[in-house]
Amino acid sequence: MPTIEREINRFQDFLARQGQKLTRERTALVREIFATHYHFEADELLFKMKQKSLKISRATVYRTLELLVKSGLVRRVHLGEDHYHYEHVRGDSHHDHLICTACGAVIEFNDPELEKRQLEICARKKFTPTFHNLQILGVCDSCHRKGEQPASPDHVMSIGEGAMRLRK
Amino acid sequence: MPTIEREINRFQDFLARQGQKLTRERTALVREIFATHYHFEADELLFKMKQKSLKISRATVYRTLELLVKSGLVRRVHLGEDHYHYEHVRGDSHHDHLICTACGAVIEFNDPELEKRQLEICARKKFTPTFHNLQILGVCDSCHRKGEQPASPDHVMSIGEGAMRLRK
DNA sequence: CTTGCTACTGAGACTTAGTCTCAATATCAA
DNA sequence: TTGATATTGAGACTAAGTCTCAGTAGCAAG
Repeated sequence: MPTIEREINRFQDFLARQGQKLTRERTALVREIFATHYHFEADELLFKMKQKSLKISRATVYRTLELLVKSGLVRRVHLGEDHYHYEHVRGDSHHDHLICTACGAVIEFNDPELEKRQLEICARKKFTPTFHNLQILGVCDSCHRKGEQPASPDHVMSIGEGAMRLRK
Repeated sequence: MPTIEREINRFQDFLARQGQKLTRERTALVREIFATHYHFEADELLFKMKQKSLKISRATVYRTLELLVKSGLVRRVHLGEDHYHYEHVRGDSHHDHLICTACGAVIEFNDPELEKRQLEICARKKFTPTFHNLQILGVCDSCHRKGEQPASPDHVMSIGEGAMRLRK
């Protein structure tokens, strides 16, 4: 299914609407982002592009990610580490994250009941919500079986390694 | 009510338990943190100490904040900006945040129903939670009256200015 | 299918938030 | 009072991300 072409079209529409252009670099980035799944970091994306010998500068990667977030094609999330992660959005599958502080696993979940309760809270506080971000940190099932301890608060400070990193 | 002394004692107990010492600098920081309310940034704290001509280095501020988080006296939170904020913990008043993307206001709320639902979700996923972090971004009542628009996704990228900042 | 206005790109300097190092100093148990 | 050891400050360093500007590329109009 050539859905990626559709995402590229959507992006082009978004860009055209504000007099912006769809470039070779932007197309390549959208292709990469929608071809692979799961959460990624900006530097990771930069690295992958480099591996494919598509030389795209750091500035362009960051600029394009910003545009993609604005267009709604990509979501920017906090995953317990001290920098952002990104994930592509297909359809309207909103979800939040359970994050294992032992192995770094990220489990997605969607719970309409929870969302509803959040709206009720907002209504009570006369607050007009547009977006939310929920991370639950803890220990996943398999780590729990291995006897990993429920983390103490300091685990919140820094969670295991992400994927490969790159700089220069 | 001289509660601050009690917090200092708690901190000292925590430190003593691992052979660490309560120093002049640490005491001064705890005093400052518990004397003022609301969320603050590390640099803001550094600045305030400098204003009071208590010269405490950046390194010590960060190191002490880390200890305070580990001890449970301080909580480290994300407030929609790209760096951390801290808030002191008194008793066990857990809460989450509504953040106005127009004026930067932060409204705290606590909803046992919501917490309960989160536990249910964790149980369903066989996940052992230890901590969570929920931010709801949107527009507060007074900004809404002033006709501020519900933010588009790009507002999520950067929210208005925090308090004063300082560097060197 | 050429042109030209304008947006886009890359290289690298810069910024911000935070961490690390190490010699000098302070804490606190004995 | 002492001394072993934890702590501090200054500033170098790092990570993640932003900015600048000259050269390049999209794309709408002709």
